[in-house]
Amino acid sequence: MTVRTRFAPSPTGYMHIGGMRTALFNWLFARHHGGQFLLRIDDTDQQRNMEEALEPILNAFRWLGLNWDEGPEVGGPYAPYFQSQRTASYAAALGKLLSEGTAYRDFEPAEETRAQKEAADREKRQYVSSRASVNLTADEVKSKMSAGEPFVIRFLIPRDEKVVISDHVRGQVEWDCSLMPDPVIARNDGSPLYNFATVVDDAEFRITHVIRAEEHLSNTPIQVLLHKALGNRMPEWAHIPYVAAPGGKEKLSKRKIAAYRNNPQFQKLFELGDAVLGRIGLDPKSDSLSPVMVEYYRRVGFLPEGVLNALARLGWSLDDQTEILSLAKIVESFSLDRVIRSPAGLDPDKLISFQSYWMTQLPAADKLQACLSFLREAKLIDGDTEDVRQYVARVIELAADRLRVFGDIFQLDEFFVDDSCLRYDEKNFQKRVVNPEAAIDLMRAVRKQFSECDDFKAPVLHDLVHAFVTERTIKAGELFPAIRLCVTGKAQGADLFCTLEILGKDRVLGRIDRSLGRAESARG
RNA sequence: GGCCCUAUCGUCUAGCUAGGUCUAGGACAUCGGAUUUUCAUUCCGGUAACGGGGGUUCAAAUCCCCCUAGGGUCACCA
Repeated sequence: MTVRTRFAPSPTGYMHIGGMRTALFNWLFARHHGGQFLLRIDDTDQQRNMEEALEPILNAFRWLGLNWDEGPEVGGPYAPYFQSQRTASYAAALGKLLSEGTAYRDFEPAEETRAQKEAADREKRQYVSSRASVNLTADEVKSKMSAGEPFVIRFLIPRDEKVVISDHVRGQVEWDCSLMPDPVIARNDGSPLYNFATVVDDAEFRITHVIRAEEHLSNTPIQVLLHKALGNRMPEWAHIPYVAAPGGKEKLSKRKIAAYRNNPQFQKLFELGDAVLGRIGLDPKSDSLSPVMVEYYRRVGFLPEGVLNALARLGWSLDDQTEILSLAKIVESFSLDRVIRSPAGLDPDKLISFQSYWMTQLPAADKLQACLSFLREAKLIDGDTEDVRQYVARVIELAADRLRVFGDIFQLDEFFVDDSCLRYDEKNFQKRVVNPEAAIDLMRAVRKQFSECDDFKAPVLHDLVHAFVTERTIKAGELFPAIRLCVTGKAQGADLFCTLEILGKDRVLGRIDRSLGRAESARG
């Protein structure tokens, strides 16, 4: 029997990074076993704009390269894959349960049910359903229905049973049914609720392994019972730990972003966004895009390889050594029994470290392509001429491993802004250009040498500046930072002479002039 | 609170199923040192963990029990 797994997102308008990890494990398990991975849209409770809410989720899968064999857009033998379009299946299953007496129409008013629950809580006893409606005769049910009395459909829990599952991650887990209230499986209008729709669909889609986050563990006994009542073939279960917030054990949640900003472990991720998102016209402080979402990583300039590697290593490991894994390698070696049982906090440091590694592995041409689109989006370049491409390629080469994510290209904005728009690190400009007595005269002398240099190349400039330093018997430390500050506005950066070469003589001279002007007026 | 789950360096984890070779391994982070005109990289080195208490055993991170702590879930959401 071929393995079939599924991921069943509800269309919420964004893809949660933890959900992505769950989806990844499903995808990996299916691919490892040569089976199928499908996407089902759990939209039983959605009134919102479907397309708008689904697209970001599909995009996340596409970006990471996790294809689905059946589901939205690709269809499949068990179509449709939207729960909102599968009402006939639910109606049929409902009819079966009702006629066999394993489900019943519950006419008890909601307030009454709630009151019973509260009373049970108060008296510290376990609440179970009153089942007042179970004893209604067929005629009574009929007359109540025709009188328009509201009801819900509940599944009749077999109270004398125990449910035992053998979970691929957790081993044997069991529940005592006598403690379980009868769950509502459908509303008045016949629309199904999660636990019921999931069971019907998992069976119809021939899902063999239900791999989902641990928070669903408590839903499992109900689903097992439902499968049994429906006469389904039981899927196997694997409850993987959820993804926790960095450094903690609490479930990563979109609603807690404000608090995460103050989480020191989370800081690095927010810093990336703060540095990058504003450049491409997105509000870095807006909660509509945060490190909880897959989209965030794409926009900041992560590589699918980096994110995938980090996600795969969250709660799963190959052995005691291997950290760097390509998707192909993960597919090859993935297994459920190497999934850890306790929740794993997202590890920003490690994520960035994986990302940096995969960035170094990326072919120059791909790096260029991506940086071009980031720069264009930030309006730091326009056009796509060969000149622009070559120029950007040189900057990327210079940046070398400073480029961890594509957004880091913005840290080298001195290569792209107009001389007049160059921004200065004021504190260091003061310290190295304005304050030192000799700095301005030194810079003037260097400027003169630069202007007389006909071969404005890094090695030439290197020799030139070193000769200058030796001749004047000054320390490199007196001059180098001043040159850098004057030309780039920054206190540190990539190789100084290559920087000068790429900028070119004209811009270098122009920027020195401008900087010297600033320095003089600062001295008063 | 009920039910359920979990517990190894700061973090992600290996080791636990078949107890000894674990004076507990790796990675990230961190701290030193070397390289570098700065930053980054790279290379060396260091600090750092079996939650507690009982058992079982010649021997326990590994098996059993209790405690403690953390977490998930308790919807006519998914």
